[in-house]
Amino acid sequence: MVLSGPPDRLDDALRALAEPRRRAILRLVADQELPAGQIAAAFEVSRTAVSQHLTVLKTVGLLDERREGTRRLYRTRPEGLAELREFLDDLWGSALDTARGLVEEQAGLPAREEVRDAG
Amino acid sequence: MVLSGPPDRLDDALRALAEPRRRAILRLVADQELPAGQIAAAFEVSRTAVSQHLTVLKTVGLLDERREGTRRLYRTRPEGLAELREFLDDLWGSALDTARGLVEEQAGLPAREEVRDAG
DNA sequence: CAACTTCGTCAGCAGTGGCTAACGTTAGCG
DNA sequence: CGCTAACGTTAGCCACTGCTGACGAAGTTG
Repeated sequence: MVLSGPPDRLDDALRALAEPRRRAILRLVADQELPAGQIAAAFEVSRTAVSQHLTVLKTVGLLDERREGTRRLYRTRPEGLAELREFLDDLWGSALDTARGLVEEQAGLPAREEVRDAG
Repeated sequence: MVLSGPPDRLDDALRALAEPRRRAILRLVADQELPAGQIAAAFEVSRTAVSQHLTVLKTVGLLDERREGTRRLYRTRPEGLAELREFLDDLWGSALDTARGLVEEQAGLPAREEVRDAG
């Protein structure tokens, strides 16, 4: 299927971050703005591969590009992580509530033998 | 190449979350504990597919499984998101600092440069 | 203009991963 | 015991994607 539904920012960001090399790139240019060539030099894959990663990251809004002559300077764009944080916080909150609910339920019921991890 | 590096919790969690269906499952059982069959019924793919997703989520620590007779009850396990949050917060912080730095630089400082290798 | 630098894009290949159908496993019931 | 319910597991198919090498585009210099 080549069908691609409506553009989903969260899905895009998550898919982009699922690739270890892309996370490394994001970390690299989170502290410093760098030209594509220097970013590529930091890894052991071809410049082409890094360029494709940069394209992906830029497309999904996780990277900012600025041109200077023939060079293209990149730096990570924190706003792109907003929705992802929202998703995580939401999931986190709900899951914690559910966990609390189960604990209370367990506390009020007659002996329910079970070893639940304490994390 | 079948090279598999050391188990990386962050990578595992991120790869698991990159799949839309798995995120939907996590959301579904974030609010309430549910048996596999009921989770599968909530989607239009086969029970097999959902079962595989459940296995993945459980393996990477994002899901908690509890057996009751022939049934298996699942619920989202928020602790599994800890490292992911850490990663995001770290990246977010660094990127924001860099953004601030660039603004200051633009306000009057000469250009910056250098930086080589990266992790 | 040509030559060179910096970088993106295209084609094709190989590995990954989600999916279905068929089968195996475990628990409860009569 | 057989029978059923509720699951997980396996084999294989097919789309997706990260990779390399070749090529093209754009900007700078002489």
